[in-house]
Amino acid sequence: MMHKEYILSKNQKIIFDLIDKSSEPMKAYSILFNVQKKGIKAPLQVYRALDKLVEIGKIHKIESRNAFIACHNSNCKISKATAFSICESCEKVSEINNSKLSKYLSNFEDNSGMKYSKYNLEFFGLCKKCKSK
Amino acid sequence: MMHKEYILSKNQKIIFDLIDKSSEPMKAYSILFNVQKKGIKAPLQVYRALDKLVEIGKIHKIESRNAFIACHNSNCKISKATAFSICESCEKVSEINNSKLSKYLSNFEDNSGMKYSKYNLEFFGLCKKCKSK
DNA sequence: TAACATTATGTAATAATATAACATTTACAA
DNA sequence: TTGTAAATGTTATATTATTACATAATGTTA
Repeated sequence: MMHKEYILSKNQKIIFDLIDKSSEPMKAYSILFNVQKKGIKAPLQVYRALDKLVEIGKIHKIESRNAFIACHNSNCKISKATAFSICESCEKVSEINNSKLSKYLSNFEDNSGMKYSKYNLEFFGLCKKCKSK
Repeated sequence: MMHKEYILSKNQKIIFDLIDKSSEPMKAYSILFNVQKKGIKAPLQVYRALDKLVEIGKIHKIESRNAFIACHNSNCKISKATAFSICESCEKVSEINNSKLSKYLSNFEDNSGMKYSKYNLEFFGLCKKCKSK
C-alpha cells in the first residue's frame, strides 16, 4: 500500500528531491547550503519543509544523527513505525523493511497502560564492507 | 546481573546524582544551570560527564528529546540495548524493561549482512493519565 | 466571485545543543 | 618516580533549531 498522494509545495519539492537523490542522510544546514542557489536562503525555510516532509512520511529523521533520509519503505505507514540500520564506521544508514519486525513492534504492549501509536528504532553495528576491513 | 562497578569522578558524580534524582529527563543546559553552584561552569564539563555516563551505562540519552535519564534497567547491558516509552502529551519518559522485547531485538537479523551490536528504540503514545483526560 | 481559513513563504534575530583547541591536574600503574 | 590515561578548567566557536512578525499563495464555501 502506497502513501496517500500529497502535492508538495515549491520548497518542499526542492528539498525532497535533494534528499531523495542523496545516497546518505543529509543534515539541515547541508541541505540549506545545497538549495541556496534555488532561492532558499534561511534555516527556517529548510526546517519548515523538513517538518512537513517528515509529517507526511516522505522523509524520516535519523534522531541519533540529526539527519534526514527519504522514505523507501512501504511498512512505515506515514512515518509512524520506523526502523534503521546504521553503520558506526562509515555512517551508512538504511531503512529496515521487515514486516515481521514492524508487526512485532506495532503490536507491542507492556504493562504500563500506555497505548503506543508510533515507534522509532535504530540499530547500530558494522556494515558488510566495514566488517571485512 | 548488575553493571560492573565504576568509580565516578567528582563531576560525573555530581551530574549523575542530579539526573538520578530527577523525575524527568534532563537536558544538558538545564543540568549545567543546576550544577553551577557546585563549581561546574562550562557546557563542556557537562557534556564530558554525560558522554562518560552514557558510555558506562549509568544514564541514557533520549535521542528524540536531547535529554538524559538515569538507567534503571537490568536488561540494557551497559547501554547497548535500550528501549523507552515516551508520552507525547506530558513528556513522561520511562525505560522499558521487557526481556522478551530485548531478546527479540538483540537477536534480530536481516538480510543486509550487518551485525548489530546495539540498538535504541523509542515508543511514543499517550500515558494512562493523559489518555483519560 | 468575495470572504474566509489554511498553508506556505520570506526575513531577521536569537535560542538551544554540542564540539574544538589548548593548558593543567589527578589517579594510578609500571 | 616516571610515564600514561583520565579528568578537569577555560575560552571560543560550531552546529542545530526556534521565535516573532509580515506577506503571499492556495483552497473552501457562501
